[in-house]
Amino acid sequence: MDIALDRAVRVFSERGYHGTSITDLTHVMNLAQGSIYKAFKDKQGVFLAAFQRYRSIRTEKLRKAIGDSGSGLERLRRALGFYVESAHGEEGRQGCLVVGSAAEISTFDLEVARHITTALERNEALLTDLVRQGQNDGSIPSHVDSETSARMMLCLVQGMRVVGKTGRSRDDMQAVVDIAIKSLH
Amino acid sequence: MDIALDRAVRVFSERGYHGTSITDLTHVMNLAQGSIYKAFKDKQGVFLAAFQRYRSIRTEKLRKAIGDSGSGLERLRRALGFYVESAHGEEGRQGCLVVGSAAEISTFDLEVARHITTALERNEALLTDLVRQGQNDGSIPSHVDSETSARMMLCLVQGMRVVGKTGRSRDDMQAVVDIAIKSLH
DNA sequence: TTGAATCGGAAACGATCATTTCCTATATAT
DNA sequence: ATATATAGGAAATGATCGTTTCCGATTCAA
Repeated sequence: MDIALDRAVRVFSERGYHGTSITDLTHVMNLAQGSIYKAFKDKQGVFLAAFQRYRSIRTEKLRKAIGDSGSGLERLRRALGFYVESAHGEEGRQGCLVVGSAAEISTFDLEVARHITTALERNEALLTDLVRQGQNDGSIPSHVDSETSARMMLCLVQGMRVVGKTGRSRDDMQAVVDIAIKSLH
Repeated sequence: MDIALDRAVRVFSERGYHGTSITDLTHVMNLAQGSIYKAFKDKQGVFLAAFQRYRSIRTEKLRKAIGDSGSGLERLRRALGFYVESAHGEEGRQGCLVVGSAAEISTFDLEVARHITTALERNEALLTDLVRQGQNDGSIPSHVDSETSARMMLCLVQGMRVVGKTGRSRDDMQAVVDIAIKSLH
């Protein structure tokens, strides 16, 4: 079932919620319509399950990319590098499910909207933590406003996912991130 | 007709292309379905007309915000300030038609996709010009990579429009932009 | 005055949508 | 061996979609 959900993640990321039909989902998930409704209740149920799965996989991968070693600045750099990897090539064009969902947020009910908002807030909180860790270990100056810097990084990586939809190179994205890191000095 | 198109821009920005039906368009544009089809050929025609109008209005407003006076850095600052104004409050939640369209880009034909890609490229070119003007008049150091900095600003402002959909304050957004400006030193 | 052209829009059309119903096959329990 | 439960999915359903057709009102020209 996880494989089916992963494919649902992919098609929702590519096409958005409204641009994806149940027929599209049956094709990518290799399930009939009746089976989808038995497993997920309705289309929004599939979407929410895909969204949660996307969130948990991405968080796990991000934590692995950040690692345990190194200074806060190095770990922030690795976090941003993780986003660079996602923002170019095939994965870049596929897009980010959170960004795509935020673009359509006004069409969802409050429950779904809250999931989307929470996802962004959690990303921001994680980035804030990294900046603070850097300030604690001296790799990031303490005069830096950790919340604003984290918010800047959040906007930047979300924007990289938008621009990545139209095709950009890995080097271009990495250079962008390098400048952003410099702003912390 | 321009008023009708402005309203089409708004509903497409809020809901995306696929989240907006012809019935939605008839309501906001105060035109019957038959009239819409006489004026625009089809739904995609309405969308493209709205997209062009959005682009031309935004470019005009941005140029006015940038102005003619001041250093390149000041004009870049005003450009980013323009985006700050768009990224919070009611307009922030409405979203950006270019960002929303980029999120759904895989569902469009090549003609529409090219319009979207071109819009991002033109934004980037404008920002690159501003950075270069700053380097020419000495307000931005010449060691700064103008293309990468501009690309960073592009990603940042697109990301601000994504995050702005979930509601952010003007001050928060302004602070983000202030840090980005600092990265040019 | 009359007929034709134009305009705006109501209604219809065929297709696709999300969802439900019902059928067949398989597995399990007695 | 038989009956019941479960699983997967084909087909149907009612609603909505994007688009087309056609109608009535108004305007204009002869």
